[in-house]
Amino acid sequence: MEGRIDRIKKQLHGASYKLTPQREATVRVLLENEEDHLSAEDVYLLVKNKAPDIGLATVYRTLELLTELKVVDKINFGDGVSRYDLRQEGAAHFHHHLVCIECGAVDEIQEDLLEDVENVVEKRWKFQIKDHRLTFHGICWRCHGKHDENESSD
Amino acid sequence: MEGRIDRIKKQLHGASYKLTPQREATVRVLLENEEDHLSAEDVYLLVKNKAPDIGLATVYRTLELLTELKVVDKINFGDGVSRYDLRQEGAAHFHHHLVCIECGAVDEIQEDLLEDVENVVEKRWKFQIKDHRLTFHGICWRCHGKHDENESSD
DNA sequence: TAGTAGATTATAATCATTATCATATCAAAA
DNA sequence: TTTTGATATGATAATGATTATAATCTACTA
Repeated sequence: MEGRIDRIKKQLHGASYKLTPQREATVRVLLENEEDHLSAEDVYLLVKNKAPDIGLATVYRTLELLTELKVVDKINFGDGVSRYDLRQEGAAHFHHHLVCIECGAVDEIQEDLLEDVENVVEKRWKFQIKDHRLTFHGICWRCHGKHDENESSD
Repeated sequence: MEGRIDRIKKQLHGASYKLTPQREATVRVLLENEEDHLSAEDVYLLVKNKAPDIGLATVYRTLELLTELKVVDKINFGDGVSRYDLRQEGAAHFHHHLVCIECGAVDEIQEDLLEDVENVVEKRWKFQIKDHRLTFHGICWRCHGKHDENESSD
């Protein structure tokens, strides 16, 4: 993890920004919750444990900065909030998501899978692809069996 | 167009809703601007021409209703607003989008292109896909040549 | 014609995000 | 060590999209 923070620090320096204590605390929260898809509010609450005096605005600013540097990706699943997802180091493209419409779980797909599709799109639509967002909505493996056993869960 | 409205009317009735004048005016605006990706506010302003007394809340409710009936799809390109996109009649899946990061244009891809990818995802992740969202960010054909001719446009 | 359920309108409330501004930090210069 | 200047921060106000509320309206039906 320290190595990863070091590299992010270098990225910041490269763009003439500093890794302030608040920014470092924010980055650490993101690294420690890499599996999750945290909203700005979520991040804020978690960072407060490390740096109780941090302000919400600083968290927003830091997340925006990290988005700009492509350290994180800002995503939106259609609930009213933006979520921030750490980009895999060295990943050329953004990863995909599986959103379960039953339980709300969000799983990630790190594989690209879109190479062929992108080739078609680039040629046929003359569109130079820089990034992509792919989300599948459906029923996850955890919910498949549930219907009989446990119909009314909440 | 009338046929299309008739079919939407039947869909509403099927779910015990009525096609009120306000709802019809809203649907007509969507049909007349099928190419665009209107926000609720955009729709509201356009509907006002047909039905000057309509309220913004009604437009929101109608768009929500149409989303529920899968007549439109609610999409989000990362600017702060939801946009509403008429679904192609008979389309099994939602179409894809090309968002140009230079000029902001949004083009649509009606072809599915994802069949193979979806088969892989369904099998490998045991995820039963109900719908998908795919957006490419990049540079559209209109902007490709512009760089030399017209560097400082705004 | 009165009753009833659903729709609509205007407006207030909510909630995420952004802007503002005074203060704080920190490195470099004097 | 003090000063300076640029950047970052924190508290809070402002903004803007969306949703909730409450009173009114509109078809229908008895």
